Amino acid sequence: MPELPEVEVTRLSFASRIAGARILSVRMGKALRWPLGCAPALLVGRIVLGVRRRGKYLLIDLDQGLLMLHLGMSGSLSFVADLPASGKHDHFAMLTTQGTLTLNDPRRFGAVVYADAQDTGSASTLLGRLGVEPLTDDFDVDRFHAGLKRRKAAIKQVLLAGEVVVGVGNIYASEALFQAGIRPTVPAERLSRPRVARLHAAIRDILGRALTSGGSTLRNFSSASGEKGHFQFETMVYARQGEPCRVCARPIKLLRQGQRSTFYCPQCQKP
DNA sequence: AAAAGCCCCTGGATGC
DNA sequence: TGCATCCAGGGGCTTT
Repeated sequence: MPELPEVEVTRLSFASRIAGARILSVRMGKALRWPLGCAPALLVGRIVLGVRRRGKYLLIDLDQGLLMLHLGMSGSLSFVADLPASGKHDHFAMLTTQGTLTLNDPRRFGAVVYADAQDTGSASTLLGRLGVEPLTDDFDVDRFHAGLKRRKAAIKQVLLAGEVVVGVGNIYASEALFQAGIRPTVPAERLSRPRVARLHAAIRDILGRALTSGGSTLRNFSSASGEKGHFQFETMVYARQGEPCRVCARPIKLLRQGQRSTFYCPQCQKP
């Protein structure tokens, strides 16, 4: 579910409200992707300093150590002041002096992992291979071009892998490639610099607009304050196979790349 | 080293 | 109404 815009929307919806809170209790439900990495009781009494984002991970900084959260495919957070009843798929809940943070995740591909401050292990394992943040100045055309030059795989899959640039998932990869006029199957190394520049601009534009729209809500995504996204109504190609391209009216095509669906316009996107 | 496949899990939509 | 099949915003791990 959540790509960079959804994760960032989530962060913005509770970061300031939880900052400064003291953890009162932690409740675990069914197993997520990985074990928490410490006894839940160890977190009690710690203070939440703030919430950062790295790629699709949320990093909750504590006065001692940090929690790394991932929403997987179906996860969403809520942060409410009153004590919420536990729902069927609430697999992590953290009661604090300022509210309760709950991870609801039906498919349980998500994760909550504790890392000690000096623990270079789990943090670097999870975050170590991540590419550049697309909405920062570090993401420039030169660096992007250099990164793509080293990849022979299809550009769509290079984007999804997140080792060159992070945060671009299945929806926004298709959308950005459409906006840049690039066929998803083009080997990354073969993209000319002007095309890379167009893709660079398209990624920033799409992610920025999705952020402004509160992300995309396909099934049940909502921010930690319960707001649904509405970017799904603005997609040019995603989930529109067989429907007319909004630019040229040719039917949008669907193909599978690495067990994921890719959507593109055969007319507007050149090989 | 990089690329391609496999798998984790639940639920909703679709087809018979 | 029931059951079988396929598909879904991700990504780590194993195999080529």
